[in-house]
Amino acid sequence: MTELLTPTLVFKALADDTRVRLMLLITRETELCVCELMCALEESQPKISRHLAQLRSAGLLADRRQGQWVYYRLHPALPDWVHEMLQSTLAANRFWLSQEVQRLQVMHDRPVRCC
Amino acid sequence: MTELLTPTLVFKALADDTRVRLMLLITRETELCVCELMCALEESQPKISRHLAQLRSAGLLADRRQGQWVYYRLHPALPDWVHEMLQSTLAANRFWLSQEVQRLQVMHDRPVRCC
DNA sequence: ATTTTATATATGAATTTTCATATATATGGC
DNA sequence: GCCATATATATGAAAATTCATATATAAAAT
Repeated sequence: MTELLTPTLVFKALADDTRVRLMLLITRETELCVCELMCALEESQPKISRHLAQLRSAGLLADRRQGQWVYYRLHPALPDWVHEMLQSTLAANRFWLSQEVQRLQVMHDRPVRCC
Repeated sequence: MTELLTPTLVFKALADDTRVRLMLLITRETELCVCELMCALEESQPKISRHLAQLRSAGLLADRRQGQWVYYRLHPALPDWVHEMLQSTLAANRFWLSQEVQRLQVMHDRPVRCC
């Protein structure tokens, strides 16, 4: 699943406002569930779910279910250059993502991770 | 023209096989004219020209005419994070771009830059 | 006139979004 | 335990939008 990750596929996966924001938020927060991402981005559940599915099937994200929640994180086998790209994009665009970060921070009843 | 360069716009600009290859080749070679890029990518003139126009109007490339040729280079005001992204993508994907580099190297009658 | 590059238009293809529904897990009452 | 219901997430199908390509033509330079 890993070295199907050509530059074109990676950039296509990130070529959408919703998907970049999802990726950068997850890069920042390590792991987030669907409902947290819905809240942070203020987007509908199917929309978030579809974009997450795209990122997962592109090999950029991995997911795990814990009880009723499904958590997404960067795929552990993500090539270094992609990981560095996300980190430096995030670092250079903190303000651009600040609304989403803010909404996440004030979100009520965030699910509690145990493992 | 510079800080219209949001992550989304940058990734959209790169979300096409032709456009990533153009950008990475130009990153590698500093400056190339349309006919060199046509030869390296083995694509039609209108196709190359259209994609270059897109990259230029997104603010990623700058052009200059010298005689009959138009040379494209990375836009001088390109943000650091974009420049670093291109460099590290290039470094990690040399093989992926090797055919284009090869075709450029064996190209006959490449235009001679004077300035 | 020839060479190089740009652009307009038409068309087909891919992508995104929405709505409705399905699945999976959890919870409360019996 | 079993059943009903609630919550979280995923997905099928249709509509809307965006994008890429080809052909033809124009413009600029020599």
